[in-house]
Amino acid sequence: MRTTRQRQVILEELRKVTSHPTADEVYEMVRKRLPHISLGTVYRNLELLSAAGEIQTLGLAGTQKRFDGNPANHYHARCLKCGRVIDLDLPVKALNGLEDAVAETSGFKVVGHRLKFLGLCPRCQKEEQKQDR
Amino acid sequence: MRTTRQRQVILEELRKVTSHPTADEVYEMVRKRLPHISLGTVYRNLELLSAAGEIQTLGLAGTQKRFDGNPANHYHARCLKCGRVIDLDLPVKALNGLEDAVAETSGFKVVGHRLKFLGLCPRCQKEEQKQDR
DNA sequence: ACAATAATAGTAATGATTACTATAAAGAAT
DNA sequence: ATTCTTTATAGTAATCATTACTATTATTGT
Repeated sequence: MRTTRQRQVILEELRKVTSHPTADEVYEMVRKRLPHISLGTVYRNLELLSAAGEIQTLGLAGTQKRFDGNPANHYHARCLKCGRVIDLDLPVKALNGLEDAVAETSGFKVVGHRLKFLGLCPRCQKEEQKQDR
Repeated sequence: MRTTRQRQVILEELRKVTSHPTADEVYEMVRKRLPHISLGTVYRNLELLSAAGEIQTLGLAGTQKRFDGNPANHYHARCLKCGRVIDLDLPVKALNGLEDAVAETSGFKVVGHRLKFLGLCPRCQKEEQKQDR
């Protein structure tokens, strides 16, 4: 994988934020620095960077994928209403033990795991209350 | 939500299998019993059944969503190579305690969680070995 | 049985993602 | 540093899963 300006900037911008942007949101972020970059380049690099373990692809919900500049294992909470995804600060250790158990019982060669919590974010909880009145 | 023949059959067929089919796979399954059903009906009902808690929608990976006829909380393993998803028989209890912790630290009103393991299924492990020779 | 209304089949439209191709840039070899 | 080989890019077209639309049909409460 060669080091191109486009790839560098995509990775830099993604590492700057914790907002788990979609591909077109990354495109907008990057376009401020590289106005001529094409959307296809963004998609291709997000895929390559993900395959290389530099970022994470979140196959969460909705129609669009989201991308996470933090490749380390960490967990997420997704709001069922607005789709927003936030990072959680939970110890990963507890789950690592389970990987071995899964490998044994399933025959899978386990390379990692993903854990997410679903619910309503604080903002959307307030919206719900308004509607109840 | 009315009880229509189409909705019944979709739910029945989905409950029969543990293969986590995609929408078009469900369509093919159901079409054997209801040859005139339309794909749009399948999509709409999968969404409604999921919203009603009768089935689960798995926003795993790849381009297509997968559906699980088992609405109870249970965990999955997905093969990174062939995309196959299998059910795991793991105790859910260990994770339930974490939901409260997440709610406290994040402010989310947590309603559930999803845990999946990633790796290579037994079949694809064999394929890898063939290629190594 | 009738009326009100939700659901369906069939089709068209949408929208995220991928594929294609000529040109440009990166890294290796000279 | 210059040339060469190959990968990556921009711009555009194509794909494909999903959603929206509409006239007709089926369900359910009265």
